[in-house]
Amino acid sequence: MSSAEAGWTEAVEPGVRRTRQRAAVLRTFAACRDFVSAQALHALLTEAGVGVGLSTVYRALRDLERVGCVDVVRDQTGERLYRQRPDGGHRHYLICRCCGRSRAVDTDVVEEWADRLGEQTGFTGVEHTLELSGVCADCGTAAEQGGAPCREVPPSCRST
Amino acid sequence: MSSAEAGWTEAVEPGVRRTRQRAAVLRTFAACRDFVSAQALHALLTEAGVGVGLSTVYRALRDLERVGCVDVVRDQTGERLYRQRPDGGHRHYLICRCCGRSRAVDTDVVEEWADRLGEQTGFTGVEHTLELSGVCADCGTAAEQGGAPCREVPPSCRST
DNA sequence: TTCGTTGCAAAAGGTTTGCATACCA
DNA sequence: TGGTATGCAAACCTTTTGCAACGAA
Repeated sequence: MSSAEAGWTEAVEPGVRRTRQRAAVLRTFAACRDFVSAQALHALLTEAGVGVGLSTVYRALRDLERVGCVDVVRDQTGERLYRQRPDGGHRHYLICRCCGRSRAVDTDVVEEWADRLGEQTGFTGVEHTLELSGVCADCGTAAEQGGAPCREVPPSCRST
Repeated sequence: MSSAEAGWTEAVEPGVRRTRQRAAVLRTFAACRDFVSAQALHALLTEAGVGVGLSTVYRALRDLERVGCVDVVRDQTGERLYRQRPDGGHRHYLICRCCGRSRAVDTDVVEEWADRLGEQTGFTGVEHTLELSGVCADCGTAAEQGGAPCREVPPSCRST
């Protein structure tokens, strides 16, 4: 069971109901191991022949976010991208500007630094958002060779 | 001369014209030493009796951003906030979630870490966005005393 | 006179919400 | 049966754009 599903079935308040739509959203989201937007997730579901409304997708993602099962970033256009969070707390990702693939990076240095920040500044409840982007090795190589390296959707999401 | 004005008058391509509206936007923005949204800046201008269109404000801020004279962050709602950049390259800020005031923080540790990230991952052109928020000492104290600490607009912006 | 700039209104794009309907428990 | 979830459409917000009029150089 993925952490997304675990979060949904366990950490959720009483009174929630299991429906065909939520299950489909969760399944598709779980199969998508990289960042996806709500719009893209909805497109994937539609493509797969699952009739789910866009607002339902938004609502499901919002609920997951509340439970703390997803990491959220904003892309350059301000669109929110969701990714299921690996067990063990929040992570930061290095996202390829070209193909959209992401990889979690070790941010212990930054975490420790951020923790100390409160003491130094007198601020309480310090939170941080860190977004990293670059061009991955594959895309960099492809670009050098004059190819068309950019994909719209991360590969991990296309096979749902 | 503030860095914002310097950027505008010096670093700008030939062919740009000085107009009453741009001057007003720049002056008000320069007087605002903290993050402001385009909407808020427009409101300040209107309040001050300067008739400037909203699109003009957006265009002016976009130009400043191009020239590299401003730091931009997104607030929780996704709205873009602009702040004139102190001389010496990009900075990161710790913003009070309560009153909106921000202070630049020393991020050398993070900068160095981010620089090394490229080598470790094979990514090129690594860029980072770091947003920090917390509750400042003033607001924390006010909250303890049961006051109403939260202001809509940072103090530095209210006196324009 | 030239052509960059302005301002209005409309468009665009993502996200949220209202409300009647569907359906889980 | 009661009440939550859904889905559609409309509302919302911020930001961008089209275009005619304006005005700096």
